Amino acid sequence: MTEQASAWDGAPQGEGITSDPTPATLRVAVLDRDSGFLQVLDKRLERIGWERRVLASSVSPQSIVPMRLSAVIVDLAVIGPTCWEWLERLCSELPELPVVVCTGSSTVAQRVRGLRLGADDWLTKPCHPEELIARVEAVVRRRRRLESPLQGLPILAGEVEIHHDQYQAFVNGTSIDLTRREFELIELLAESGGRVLEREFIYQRLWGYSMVRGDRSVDVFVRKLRQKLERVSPTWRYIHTHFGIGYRFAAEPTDAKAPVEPPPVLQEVSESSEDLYLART
Amino acid sequence: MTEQASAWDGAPQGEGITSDPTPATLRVAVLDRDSGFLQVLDKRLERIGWERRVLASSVSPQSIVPMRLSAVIVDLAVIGPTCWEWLERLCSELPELPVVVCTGSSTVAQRVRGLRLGADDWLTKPCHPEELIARVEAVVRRRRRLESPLQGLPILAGEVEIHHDQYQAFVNGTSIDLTRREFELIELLAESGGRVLEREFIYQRLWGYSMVRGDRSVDVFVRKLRQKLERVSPTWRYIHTHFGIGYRFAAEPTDAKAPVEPPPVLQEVSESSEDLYLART
DNA sequence: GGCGAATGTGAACATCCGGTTACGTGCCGT
DNA sequence: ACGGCACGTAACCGGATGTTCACATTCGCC
Repeated sequence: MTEQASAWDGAPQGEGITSDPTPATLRVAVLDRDSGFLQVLDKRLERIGWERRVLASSVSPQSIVPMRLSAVIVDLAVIGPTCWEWLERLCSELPELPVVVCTGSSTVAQRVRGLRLGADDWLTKPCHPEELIARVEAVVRRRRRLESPLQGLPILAGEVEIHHDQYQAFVNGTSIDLTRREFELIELLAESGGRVLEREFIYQRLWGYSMVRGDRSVDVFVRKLRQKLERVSPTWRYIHTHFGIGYRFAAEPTDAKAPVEPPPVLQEVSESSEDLYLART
Repeated sequence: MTEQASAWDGAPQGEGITSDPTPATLRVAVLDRDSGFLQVLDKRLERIGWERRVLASSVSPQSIVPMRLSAVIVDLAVIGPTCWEWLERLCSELPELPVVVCTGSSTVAQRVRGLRLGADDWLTKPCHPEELIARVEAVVRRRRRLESPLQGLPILAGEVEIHHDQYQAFVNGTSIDLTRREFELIELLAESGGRVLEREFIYQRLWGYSMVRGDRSVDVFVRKLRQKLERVSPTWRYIHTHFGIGYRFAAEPTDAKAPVEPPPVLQEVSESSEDLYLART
């Protein structure tokens, strides 16, 4: 068998960079007590930028919900004799949550049992953290692919609701009739929560390539957007021009009352009042 | 470590019968040459009633599509030196297809590579067929669960009832006479409750592989569907085009009265009026 | 206040995209 | 073998969309 390994081990496994590199950073929790294991794993996870936390053996499935985890890694041995019921409860109450068991030596029967109870994978210690990570990714990937179309909740700003899953924005429940590009633009701006985005940046995100000098596409689309927004929400201003730089999205009443554009602090305009009007529910 | 096994091995593992015992029979294909392995596995699969078949090492991803498999089990060693490219192609062209690698001894690096390329699980021979089956189930389960949280109950929208178990939709109790693909399409759209589905997404779900540029199949089937729907339910519109993006399913009276796109329903937002027209019983 | 550059505006123009129809192929039951 | 049906492909067309341009307006800076 060993000779096979070399036989089919083609190119150097430099990297399996592939189609779907798990996109965003994941958030995983580990239920374990082996400090060495935890430490090594933590280091690896930090390297690749995943958020991580350690769970106590007493966690209940419900208390895990608010953590909004991408996956949990659990050593059943830590749970003790009730681990099977615990696992079953976890998997049935949180069917969406990927569960990877990573435990010391186990029998086939135990592994089969765990998998049947709802675990997504089962790895035996000692194991290489890299493999553990790859398996977590594999499980999450399979889930993401189907779940993705929902995405997050709508973005709210002023009177506008931006619904990613509809590729459309609404005011009072009526569609603004944005075209694809228009929608991508407003979404990009709104997502950036009050930051100023340079034209070049916007262009690259929406068109995918570098803007050629003299291209006014972004401006034109900003205009179209403003026009449509004004038609349905005339008492608010949403897209603000920053001369020589780009655009910023922030819902502001046209009240005209507060002309108090705070000192044109660019970049991290975090604390400014206008943030009050841009919030994600 | 071994002592742990007994420590946390609570009740007799008589059975992990649980919430979601993989429902229907699965259809799996095995790509292997080890006759002993194949024989044992085949026997087990027959016992549990799965459909099964053996693949030659030369199968191309495309030729796998029509088999409508639930999963494939593959021994990479059989493929030879090109196994990595083969695996990558398989996983990228058939992103929906669960792939479990079951191969002789392998290194961590190889396993990681395989998983990253898109494999869903990786098992090392010799392995117990029971564990292999449990892992296939785990992978398929993760997919199923998200695929159709509905199962069973018909979907209601406007005058239409979509019965999953009949592969057919009805209006006033009479069948619309949808073909297989047509049904799969309306079901997919309706399941997605008001979300806009991109063509590529639809294509991948129904055809199982990536759409080649210029393919109009989705459009043509949408037309056929609309035609049949209109014939039996002329006062409603069901499939809405989102230019440059895809299609959205939502029953709306052609009344023409309310030009206002009702508030986009999604997830929580329950109060909207559209819910009246698209409801799952 | 004046000047040049940056941006707003509107419309003409070029493309892309989807709707629709027709046709070819493969499968299945008669 | 024949005929019908389901499916996929190709082609045409009109409209939606994106791009470009010319000109008006505003901004920043002397």
